[in-house]
Amino acid sequence: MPELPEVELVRRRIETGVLGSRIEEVQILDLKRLDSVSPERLKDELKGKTFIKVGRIGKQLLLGTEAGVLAIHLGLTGDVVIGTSVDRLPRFARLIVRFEDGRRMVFEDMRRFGRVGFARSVDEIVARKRLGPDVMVVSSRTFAERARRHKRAIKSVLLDQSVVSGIGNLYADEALFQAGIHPQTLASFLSESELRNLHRCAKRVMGRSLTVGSDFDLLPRTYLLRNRREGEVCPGTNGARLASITVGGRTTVYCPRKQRLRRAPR
DNA sequence: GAGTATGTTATATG
DNA sequence: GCATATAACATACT
Repeated sequence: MPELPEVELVRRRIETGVLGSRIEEVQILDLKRLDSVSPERLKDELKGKTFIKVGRIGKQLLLGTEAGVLAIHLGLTGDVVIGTSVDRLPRFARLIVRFEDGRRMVFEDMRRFGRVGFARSVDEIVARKRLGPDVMVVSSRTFAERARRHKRAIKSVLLDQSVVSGIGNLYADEALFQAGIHPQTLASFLSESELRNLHRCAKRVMGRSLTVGSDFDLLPRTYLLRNRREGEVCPGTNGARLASITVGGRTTVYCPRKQRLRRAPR
């Protein structure tokens, strides 16, 4: 499910679903999802409170109450669904927040990579997670300045949430594809304008995904995401075949013709 | 059974 | 400190 656009869609769902409802009870079905908060404290902190603001930085969901912030990270397979007590509980429900008006917010997570934490403030979460600025909010200038400091493959830098937060494996590939940059190019080899352009591509891709509800089939045919598999025909016009390599431990699909590797700084 | 998966983090190594 | 590689977490699906 979740990279920035998917998390943003969840954020909006939560915002329209539970903003302003008083919390009656919190049920923790999987203790290991909790991150630096005890079950007792989490329940105490939330009971009787109201979510008054639902924010997001990168892939981190931030549900603010009068007294603190519930931080939800969806991991690889997490989701948050809003319903009522008559609905069937999702199969992989890990945490349930019941509201006084009968509504219910359920954090579900099949593979259990997600995490739920609590802090007094958003700043505390940012510091604890070492979260860089959100990719949709940060300026291209700042993005370029932060990225260029690293002497690592640009793809690894894009995935490093402390540099800039929100980009995941799929959108990293798409942004690099659109920008025509080989994923293994060292970030420090890229020029300021190349990095700015890369940032624009990343933002455009994610914005576009948001407008189609993250349904990849509704993305333009020119997008790599439509057919992100080794051996597929490049969705550009060059007829090349897509290649697959590993960068920073992650599967990386790119077009060898459009994204050439450069071995010296520009 | 083998291989793969949208994420993060700890650990070891250079 | 920086960068890389690897494993670990856990489970479904092809």
